Amino acid sequence: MSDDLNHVLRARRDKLDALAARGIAPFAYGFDRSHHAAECVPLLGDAEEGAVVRLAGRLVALRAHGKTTFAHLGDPSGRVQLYFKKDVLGEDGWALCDLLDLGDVIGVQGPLFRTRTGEVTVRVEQLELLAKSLRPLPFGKEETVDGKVVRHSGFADGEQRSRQRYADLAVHPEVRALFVARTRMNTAVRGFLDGLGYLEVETPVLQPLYGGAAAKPFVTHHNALDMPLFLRIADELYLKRLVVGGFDRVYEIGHDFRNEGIDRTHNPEFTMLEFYEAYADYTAMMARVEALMITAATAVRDVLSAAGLATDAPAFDPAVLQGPFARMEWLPSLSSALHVPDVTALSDAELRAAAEKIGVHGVGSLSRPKLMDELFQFHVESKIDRPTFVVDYPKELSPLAKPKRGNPELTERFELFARGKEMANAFSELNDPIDQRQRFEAQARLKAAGDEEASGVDEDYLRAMEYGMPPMGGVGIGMDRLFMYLTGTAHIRDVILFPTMRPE
RNA sequence: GACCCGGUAGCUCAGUCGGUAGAGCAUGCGGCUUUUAACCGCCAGGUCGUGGGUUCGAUCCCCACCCGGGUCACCA
Repeated sequence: MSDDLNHVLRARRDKLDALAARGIAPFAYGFDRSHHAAECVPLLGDAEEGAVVRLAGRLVALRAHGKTTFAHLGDPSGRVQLYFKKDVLGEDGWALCDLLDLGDVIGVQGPLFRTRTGEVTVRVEQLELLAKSLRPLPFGKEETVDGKVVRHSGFADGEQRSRQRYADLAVHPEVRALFVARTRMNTAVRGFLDGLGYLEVETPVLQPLYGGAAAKPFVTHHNALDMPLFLRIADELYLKRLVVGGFDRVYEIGHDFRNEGIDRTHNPEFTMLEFYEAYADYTAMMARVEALMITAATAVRDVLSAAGLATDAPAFDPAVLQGPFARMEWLPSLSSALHVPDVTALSDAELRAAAEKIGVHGVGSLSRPKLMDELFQFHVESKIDRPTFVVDYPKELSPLAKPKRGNPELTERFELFARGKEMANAFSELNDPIDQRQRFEAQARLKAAGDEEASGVDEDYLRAMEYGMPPMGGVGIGMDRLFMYLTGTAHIRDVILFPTMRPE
């Protein structure tokens, strides 16, 4: 295997030697471009011969014909055909052309013209090698059938595509477009929040206490302070401290870290958006979420449409995202799914039996709210397809949310579900430090009893709240999952440039 | 963690009902001055995931392990 690879690599190294013998530097310092590939077609227009252009990019197709060679040059804008002819290039230029490989980065200069088959092409008069490719990229062959690009024998191994994202991107323009769409989505969301007067901030990734969610943390150690530090599992508690400080509307987009399993919807580090707005309650935040979803979908659709990647994903169907989204109350929807008048009237034994029936383990050690949550996830959440707000969760499941007006056993909390997955989680944020301390202490008891995901008491956060925390609404949105939903992507690793993987 | 599927040439895959393997593309050489999955000819390239077992003989059968994918479980 390695022998053969060496054989392939050897051939490219030999070309380096041949280039050196001709005094050609294989790795350049720069190149002045006049245009991008996609500009060539409009630039030539209906003419047969056109202006001289200077383009740079990667050789993505190469067809040698003796004393002429056809190739395609790819750059971020697209691709354009190149025509090399010995007579035009001269002895030295042709010698270099002869040593080109698929994957080389080159710069060319020459006039545009139209070939016999009508394709807009650069007649290369000057050729510069900008970076010799010493390792073959796994290009597939492409043909166009009925206007659609069909790729043969390409780079298909999902694991290798994730590991070598640089190669995946280099040979798959549609993957580049997908990640451009992801960045545009973030940009659009920032614009949306900025436009509402939100301030983007940066809070600590390394935290002496972790909180704001239920998850196992990554633990590290600071040498100089000789103390443990945790990678954050959520931004929540720091952002709300800032609202105490007088920043009425704040948000952060950053990575959270959870030391749990990896599967198609979980990566140990993932991108979280959290935003907090003083004097708003959770109903106001629902409207924010609806508008944000439309903003994000529009940005994604614009990029993918321009790249010719129109799909049937939600981003392309405004009707799916047209608000207001459906509302569903937690307790009544669970009662309805279980075909009982009132789930809270069921005995502990009946709840445990129902949970056991759907395969929940260790039902004996779970509290009533936890049992109901299991039932809810199985019977309700997983069946929600169109975007739907589930509202008013039990208090025990929501230690940072305010009690619901009129029913203190519930909290003013909503989660947004779509296609069976959680997209957002939000509350009317608890701002009563006395109540918050009791909730923390209840969590601490769970933690002491062995619940690894329960939080402890965060005294500094309580101190901040005691200074007076304005009422506020807060929302957390998993950006990876939002983007997966909008693009119809099945695996989180396909929306993360460098997903966490076992070392090779 | 359980179960199912897979790991063969650089890439995409086929195959051997057990006798140490093939194709296309890519690479190398030769030919070709408007091609586009270019084409034509030739050459080379693999200890068939790892370790053990059965066997005269294993890439194929058995066991274990490693890696990947899927389903389920877990995951406020």
